Amino acid sequence: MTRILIADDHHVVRTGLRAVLEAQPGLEVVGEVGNGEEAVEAAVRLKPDLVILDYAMPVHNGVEATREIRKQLPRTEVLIFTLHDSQEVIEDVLSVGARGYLLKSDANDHLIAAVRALARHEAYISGRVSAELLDTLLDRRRQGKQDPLTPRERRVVQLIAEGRSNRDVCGQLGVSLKTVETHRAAAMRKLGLHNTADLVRYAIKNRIVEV
Amino acid sequence: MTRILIADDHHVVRTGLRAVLEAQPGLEVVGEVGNGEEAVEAAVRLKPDLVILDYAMPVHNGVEATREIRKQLPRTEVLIFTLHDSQEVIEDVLSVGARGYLLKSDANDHLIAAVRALARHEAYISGRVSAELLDTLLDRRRQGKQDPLTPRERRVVQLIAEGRSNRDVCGQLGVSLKTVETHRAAAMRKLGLHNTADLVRYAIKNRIVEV
DNA sequence: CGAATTTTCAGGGTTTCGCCCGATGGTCAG
DNA sequence: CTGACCATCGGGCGAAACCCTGAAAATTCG
Repeated sequence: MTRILIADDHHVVRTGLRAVLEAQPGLEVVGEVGNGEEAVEAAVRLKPDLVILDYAMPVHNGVEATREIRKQLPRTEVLIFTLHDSQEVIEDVLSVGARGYLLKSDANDHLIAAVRALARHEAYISGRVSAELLDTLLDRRRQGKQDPLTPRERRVVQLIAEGRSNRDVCGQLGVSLKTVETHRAAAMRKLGLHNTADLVRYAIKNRIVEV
Repeated sequence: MTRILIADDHHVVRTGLRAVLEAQPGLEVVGEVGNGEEAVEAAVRLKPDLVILDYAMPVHNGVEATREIRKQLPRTEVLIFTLHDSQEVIEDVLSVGARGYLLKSDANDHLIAAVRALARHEAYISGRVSAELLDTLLDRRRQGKQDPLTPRERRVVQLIAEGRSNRDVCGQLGVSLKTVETHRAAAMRKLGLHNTADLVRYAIKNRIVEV
């Protein structure tokens, strides 16, 4: 029996996932949550075999939740469930320990296959990137050359681009105002940007936030 | 018995909607389609009482599908089901004949209420806009229809979103700094925005600037 | 382990933003 | 003519953004 935790901020999506999964023998949905923070908490408590995580969630996003879950529960697999087909997103989530990546538009055909693969601890990638390229991607990421922002900087940029002030962000992330300023300044220096407007355009261009 | 047609490009969402709706007495899902063109075709064929349309669909989007369905089937109500809470989207879809607007994040609490209201041919709006403002919105659209910014304000917003500071803009336009600040403030007040990041996202969303 | 990177935080400064208040002309419709 | 918008400008003020320097934990990785 494969025990599954579902994390998605839209109730209707959770209902749909649950309906599809529970129609399958050997699969059991043990919990449903609506954001990344709850996902981590529920995962630790329920110790599921598999967590299905929406990439774009409030409070904690999919990447942060993945990192935390994989850290605390190495035997629990993570399947990222997302709207957008982006190579950067794939590299992002794979690098923090997810082994599954499923587009919402592919859910119909590939959800069960993805879940079965993850249950066997095999990678499953839908979208533009095939599983064959997985190692290449990860190799390239290890060597360097990827996007210049550290995860923390990227997270700060995301929140800024969503319209939060530095003060909001420091509350959200639980760090001091000075730390947020440092990350923001580091990101802008690396990217050669000098104001909020440029930073927001960068974030949109690189799909760190939606428009 | 209220007969319902579901149109959403994500199978999992359709499944979730169907599960929620069919748990209710008096509601029947008579069809599921995955894009706007199929929605029009299926609506004409099935003549449902209500069509639930995803706003963002391939082939035909929600607005086009709504226009066509309302034209061919005046007694069929349309409920727009969308991810984003945007006043412009609301005005858009209401102006082509939809009488329901439901955020996906509100689906859990309000889906049934929305469907029941539409079945009685009453408007139902979730999100930032209350039903009380509905007439005002539609009135304003009938009269003027265009975006709320004056040409000068729009020009200032464009330059800001391109990354210029107020000081840069005043040099560019040959007016005083105070004038630029006034236009910027007026634009933000009209749009209900409170910082640069929100202004830039607005400008991109409304194609005032490119990303 | 040890080096490199990341993350955290601070002081102290200038500039810009965001938001009040007010005002003067110009244009255009009723 | 008389409001209505619109574009132009100003004073003032607190908050936020921006920029520099420095530095100590924590993490990662060879």
